Amino acid sequence: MNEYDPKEIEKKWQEKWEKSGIYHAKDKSDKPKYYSLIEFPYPSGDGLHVGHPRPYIGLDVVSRKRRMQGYNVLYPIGWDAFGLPTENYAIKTGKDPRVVTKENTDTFRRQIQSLGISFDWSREINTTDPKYYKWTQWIFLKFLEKGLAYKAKTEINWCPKDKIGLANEEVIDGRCERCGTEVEKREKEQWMLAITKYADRLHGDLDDVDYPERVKIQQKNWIGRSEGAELDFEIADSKRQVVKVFTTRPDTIFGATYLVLAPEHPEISSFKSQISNWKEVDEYIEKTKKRTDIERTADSREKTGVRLEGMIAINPASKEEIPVFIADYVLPHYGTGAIMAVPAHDSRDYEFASKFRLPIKEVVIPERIDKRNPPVQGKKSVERRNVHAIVKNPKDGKVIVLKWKHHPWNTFPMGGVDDGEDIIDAAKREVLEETGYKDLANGKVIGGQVRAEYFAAHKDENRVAYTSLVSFDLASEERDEISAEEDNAHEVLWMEESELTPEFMTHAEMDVWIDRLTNGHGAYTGNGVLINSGDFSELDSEEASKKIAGKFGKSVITYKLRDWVFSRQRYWGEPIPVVHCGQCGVVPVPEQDLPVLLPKVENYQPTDTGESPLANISEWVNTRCPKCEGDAERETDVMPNWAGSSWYFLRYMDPNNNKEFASEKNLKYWAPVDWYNGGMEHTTLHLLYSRFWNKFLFDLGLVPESEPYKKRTSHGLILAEGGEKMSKSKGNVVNPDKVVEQFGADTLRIYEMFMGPFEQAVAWSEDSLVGPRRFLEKVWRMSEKLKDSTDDSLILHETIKKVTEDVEALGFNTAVSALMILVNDLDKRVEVSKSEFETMLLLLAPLAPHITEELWQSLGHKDSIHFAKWPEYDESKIERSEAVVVVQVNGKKRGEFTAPIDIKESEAFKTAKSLPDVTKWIEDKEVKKMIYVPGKIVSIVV
RNA sequence: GCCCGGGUGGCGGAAUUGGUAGACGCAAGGGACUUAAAAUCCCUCGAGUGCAAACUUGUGCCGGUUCGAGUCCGGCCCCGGGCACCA
Repeated sequence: MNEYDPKEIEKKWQEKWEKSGIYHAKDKSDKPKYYSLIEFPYPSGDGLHVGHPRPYIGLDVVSRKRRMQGYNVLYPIGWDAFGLPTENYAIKTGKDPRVVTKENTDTFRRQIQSLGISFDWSREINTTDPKYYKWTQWIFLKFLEKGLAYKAKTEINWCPKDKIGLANEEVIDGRCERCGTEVEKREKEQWMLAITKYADRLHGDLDDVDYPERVKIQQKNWIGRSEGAELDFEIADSKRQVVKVFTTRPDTIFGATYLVLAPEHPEISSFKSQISNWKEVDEYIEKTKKRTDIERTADSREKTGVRLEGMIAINPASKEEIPVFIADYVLPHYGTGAIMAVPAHDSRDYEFASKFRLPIKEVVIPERIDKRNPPVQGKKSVERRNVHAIVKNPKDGKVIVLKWKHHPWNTFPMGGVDDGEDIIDAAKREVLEETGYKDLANGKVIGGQVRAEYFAAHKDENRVAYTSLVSFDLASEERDEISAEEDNAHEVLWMEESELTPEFMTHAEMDVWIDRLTNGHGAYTGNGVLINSGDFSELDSEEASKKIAGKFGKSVITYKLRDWVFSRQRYWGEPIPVVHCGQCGVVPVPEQDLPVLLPKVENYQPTDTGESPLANISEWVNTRCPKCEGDAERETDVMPNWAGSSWYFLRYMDPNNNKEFASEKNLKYWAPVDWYNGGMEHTTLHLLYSRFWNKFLFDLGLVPESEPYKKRTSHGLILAEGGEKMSKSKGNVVNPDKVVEQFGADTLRIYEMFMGPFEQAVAWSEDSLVGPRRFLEKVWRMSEKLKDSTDDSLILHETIKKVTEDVEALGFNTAVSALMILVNDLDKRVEVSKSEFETMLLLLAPLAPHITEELWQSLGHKDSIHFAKWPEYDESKIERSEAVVVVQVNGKKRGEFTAPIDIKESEAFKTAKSLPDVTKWIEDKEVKKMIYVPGKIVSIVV
């Protein structure tokens, strides 16, 4: 036999497969369908690098396995070819983007085809093909028709370098995702898509799909659903005008000591007449408008704002008159653009209130029930204000603890606070009475109160205590005599602060104290029990929230998600198919006139006014209104590059249809995508957008499934050798052509699957490529020592099981490992049974399609291995009759023995104890306990 | 700051209803074959002690639960990703 020469066989099979079209999916079949999908690439001018094929190979393995398991598989590919890099290249070189795109896709196609991926090339699509974007435009018109596409003057993120409006998703750390330039704000008329109308379903339906948990979490965070309430605050002297605020914590309403409106709040001007410092207010509003988002968040620690003098709101719950502010920490787009500020229970409001010296009113406090001294039933219950004093000696950092003599308690100096008494004075008094120390300095209340229930044994009563913590520094060690009674009750200890744990200290509040002492004690933002809240006092947060929301407003749900800015002032995108008519306004281009073709231009440079280069082509812009036949102008904005990718998975189902975007029949057959693999970076962009488009089309009855993708997985990036991202600028890109040339496509495929867990980023390693190559050579050579036999072995069945299961769970690396183990085992034999060898080839076929096809057909098979039946394992052959049982003494391995799998426990113990290596550890000791885990371990405790 | 991942030999990584840590591969060292080299095959390969049998130690750090912890619990540290004044 010849040497293994991948160059010769790989090309040969690739051509044969494509010529016979064996990977072309059938639109009609008796077989069950399976639709596997990878994210179609953007064909950049740099060509493919070794990171691109990782997901293609992964799902190729799955797709090939499915075909062998009897499925009619659709595994398509195409090009997401609209977009900025090509356009920027066109600007620089003056080359037509159509030509550039053609060149790039040709390169990508050639490269991908050299890897033997079983894509159905007959369904190849390209988003820049008018036959494709005709339908992208058509879907846009549907959005328009249903009122979900609308034009709005909005503040947009503007990239001054690319001269383009950016969606929120394209702004990374306040910078343009593509070029890194700081993003500015600009007002512009933009086409918008009302994705927020679908926010609830995009959020809720995630429960029904098989996505990785982290993807679901990320999407949910992005959508940012939160349940809360809109509460009405009346404005004094304003003819019953109200300001609506949004809050997730209606339970804190009694603590709302002021209101804050976003500077952009539309109603501010309607109060202009009653605001006495309007000039100052207006200046602040203007200043905010000019600030970019980065500026607004960069100095986010320092709160700014202006009081609206003369404007007074009424807290509907407490009836108190409270001031109103504008401040840029309140965002216009979220909730109602106005908040009730509760400084005691919101850290931002707390900061603002501290700076502007506004009242801080505590209305929710944590609650603890003392587990060690729980309230005793039947005893009387006394409610009181308590104070705990933490007295520190600055000299050594030690703190006073009282050790009680007649109870098992360790407490701080503590006691009740009399009505009207200052907390700090009360604490001082208690410290003096209980310890005699009288020279206390820097008295400070640490945070708010805690409600604690406990049994006070020394007074034989249950107590509900509202406790505050006060800290002091000991100014001098001067000390008075203490009463005999106090002296008899407890001992005074000085202890290290680190010793004051919740376990040691008796106070049920101790964990709260520790948290406040270590993490600061600004606002208490947790839930708890209400105080100072009129009829709602004593209720817990949850119940109070419902009741308060009902009484002073209504429950509402809000989202962080915002509508999608759908206009780009660019050239290389789908023209938005509408015209502007002086008579009729915005008029959609009639369906029969689609597609609106992208005209050729002289100059691809966007105009300085920020309009699309299309605006300069008057013969294209000037047109007739489809409605009134009068003069009209074409829309010159184009769609963002996520438009084409929002529905491409549907087009694959019927790629050549020129009557519909896809026929109902084909959609019904193929939808949904069974398995969609893509990058984590598309979680909040493409994945969300395409779910949105699909749901929209579903609502129109145009697609049969409300969720486009049944199952989603994500691949990890392939990094350069040093662990850095591969990029042209760093010069560390590895081109797959070189690898295929040197090692062959099968080796590249095996290596990419073997190099690490599929979902994790892994660094490329040139050295490691030889491992997979040696493995394939071993397989190749093995075909020379076959014997005609149908023997099979335990390890073969184990491998079938392992590979079958691992591929489903993305465990490609362990599947390859299992095959290597099998091949090593077979290789050691003098002769290999032909049937075992063939089974091994079948298991390897999805991973290394060329070499397996070559060997398979050289064994006399006429049909392709890739449609041969996937092997099944025999459970009975995997069951081992014997097991190696490990013996542990006190948890350490001391020996092992082989025994029948069903050995009795008593037998196992006997054998274990008789092993010489075990005996010596137990002979002079008493065996306290023996544990037998069947077939695995005997554990002896001495 | 918050939300997700992750931390295991020289390297990539195996190992989860808690049960022999380091599978498989790379690199390294030794040997066989060869005039020689490549290729191939065999052996060694976490650290430490020991002639050996064997023993000690070891999965980011500290503590806990358990006969037994990479795996579970509590408290940290570090790295990667996402969000970020979202009320």
